[in-house]
Amino acid sequence: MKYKILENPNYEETYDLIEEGLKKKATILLFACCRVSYEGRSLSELDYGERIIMMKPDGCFLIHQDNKVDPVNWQPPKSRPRAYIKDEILFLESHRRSPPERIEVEIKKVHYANYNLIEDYEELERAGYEKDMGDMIWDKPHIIEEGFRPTVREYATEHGFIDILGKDSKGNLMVLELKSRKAGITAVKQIRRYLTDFENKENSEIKAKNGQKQKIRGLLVAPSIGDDALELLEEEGIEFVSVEPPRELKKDKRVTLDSFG
Amino acid sequence: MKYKILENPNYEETYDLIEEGLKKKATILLFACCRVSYEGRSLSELDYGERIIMMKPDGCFLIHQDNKVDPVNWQPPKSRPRAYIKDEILFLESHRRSPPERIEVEIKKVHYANYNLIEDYEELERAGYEKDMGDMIWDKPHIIEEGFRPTVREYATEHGFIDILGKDSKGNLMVLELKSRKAGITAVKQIRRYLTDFENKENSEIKAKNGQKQKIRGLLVAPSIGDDALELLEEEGIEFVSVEPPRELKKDKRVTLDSFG
DNA sequence: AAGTCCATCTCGTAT
DNA sequence: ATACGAGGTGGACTT
Repeated sequence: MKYKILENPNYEETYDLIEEGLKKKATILLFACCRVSYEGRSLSELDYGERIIMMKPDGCFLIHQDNKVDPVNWQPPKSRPRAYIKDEILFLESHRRSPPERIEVEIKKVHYANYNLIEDYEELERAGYEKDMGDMIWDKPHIIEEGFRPTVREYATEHGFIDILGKDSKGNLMVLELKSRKAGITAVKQIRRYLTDFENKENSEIKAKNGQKQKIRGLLVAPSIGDDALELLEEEGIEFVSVEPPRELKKDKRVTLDSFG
Repeated sequence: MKYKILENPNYEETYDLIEEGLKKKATILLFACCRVSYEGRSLSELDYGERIIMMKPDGCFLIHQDNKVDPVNWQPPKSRPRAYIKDEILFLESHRRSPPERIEVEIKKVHYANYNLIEDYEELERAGYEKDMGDMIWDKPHIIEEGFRPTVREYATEHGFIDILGKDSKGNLMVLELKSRKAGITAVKQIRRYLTDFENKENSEIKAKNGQKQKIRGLLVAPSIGDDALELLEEEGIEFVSVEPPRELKKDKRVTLDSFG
């Protein structure tokens, strides 16, 4: 059977449904009055109230109240779920090691319970990431400025990776730090560290070669920048270029309706 | 009616259920084959597959796949939900302004739909709160320093409540501000305000009594303190005492099962 | 397994 | 409203 639904089941019926659902690696949903204890990275108690309990086949365990996006209590994937009856009361448990964490749910009244073998073979396709910005700038460097030539991506320095390294039309070195969202003060500091790393390197290597000091330009590339960050950036002589992350999906994927008859 | 459940409803029945659920400010659950588009802070597409859709009365909109703790698509509280039918196809929508964001769900097949008026008046009780710290210090004042004697909790001043008021072994007044997490600059300013309030009071009342100026010590009690806060604290002549919040729950709270008959 | 960094982070709190 | 920081952050990716 692909699914099962029970309305107002007693604790034994609910127990059987959960056991069956777990065995079949189904996704289990309960709407029940329950009490929740959590102990692990933190410690919490939640007294009796009606909540939605979700147990996914990957081991996730979620308890949702009637507000908020986040569950009030949860366990991550690969946790071990279990149901048991003690003194005619149904308990749910989800446990994991490393770090040791345990949720215990005391079920008082189940309004409905169901499990479903979910058929879902699709993954979310997203746009607007930092990587997408990098791809876009790599492909169309004129977005930054006319004559910009990117040379290296993810260039390693002592303090981390420079997103894009390149040269401007005059041959000056350009250090680009990309942010897919509004840039903060930390982004400016990050560039400052990169520039310092580079100046040190330059002093020991590049300068030795051609005997003259090469200009290095630091660029913060983001859709926008915070006021405080802008202030620091100007102090530091770093430039800001406003670039919107690419807001388009790359693939033209099509799935026919027929595949879900 | 407090709840409603439909198995294998058609798109019109589902539409009616959702409309009714939204009107009643209920929590709506669907298990359905659907396609999801999101546009807002980012951009995403999710092709046909079976998912669990949750609409909460606070405006949250969640779409869960059969793995992960986080929903694959969602909208935050205060978003505006809507259901509509177009060309005999049911669509769900959740929209918000600022930032502009929209989810659109095309429903292909509903396996079951239900709404529930959830009764849940409990909030999660976590360990490590300020109150727990206060209890602990009240019970074991030597945690602060040898000879400390707490006298009042939640002492009202013009600018708010002083967490703990007491005296040291020499009879000096002590003003304690508790933070269960890393203390910031605001905590220092807060103590500064309390001290000012107290000095004013003292000048008008206490000093008149015994005719001599009494020393007042301000103490910030927290597991740790930020660098900027530390700097200000030293300037202000306020002291810092490192205290970890108690990581244990007090079990004095009991709710009888009868309250959810 | 442990560390690092991004996120439609969410969520609380203070301004 | 916006800004800032914490989180049982989660989740992807690297070492």
